[in-house]
Amino acid sequence: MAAKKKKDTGPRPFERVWALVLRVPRGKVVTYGWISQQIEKRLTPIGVVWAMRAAPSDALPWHRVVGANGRIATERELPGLQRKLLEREGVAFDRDGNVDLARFAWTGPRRTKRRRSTSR
DNA sequence: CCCTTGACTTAGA
DNA sequence: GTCTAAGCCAAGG
Repeated sequence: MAAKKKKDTGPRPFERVWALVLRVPRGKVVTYGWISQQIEKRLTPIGVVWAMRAAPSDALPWHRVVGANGRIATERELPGLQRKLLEREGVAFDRDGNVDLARFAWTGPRRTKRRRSTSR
């Protein structure tokens, strides 16, 4: 068979972003800039934004995606909602209402950033 | 095909 | 520390 069909539905940038977000473990968060860096196409942060907007929020943990500095991006559209969802997963916030990326930023599926447990 | 939008990011004043 | 401007990519009208 020969797949003479070349117009196959290649992996669209959007799906790539969604797949990445889906891989984010519960209790962790990622930033738009981080995602854009993971995309081989080097999709710009703004491109990631588009992906999220077009993404099925009901089937995608969009709430695990935050802006730089751990700030809630959807605060303009869904004020308070994202924070609530994250807190429900055990994510802590700063006094400014930002996520503590130092502890909840997901570095990747493989890189297990071992956070020392000397303190805790 | 051209123009506008968009939940961002970074840098400069 | 806060504000403004530019960059960048993709999809929709």
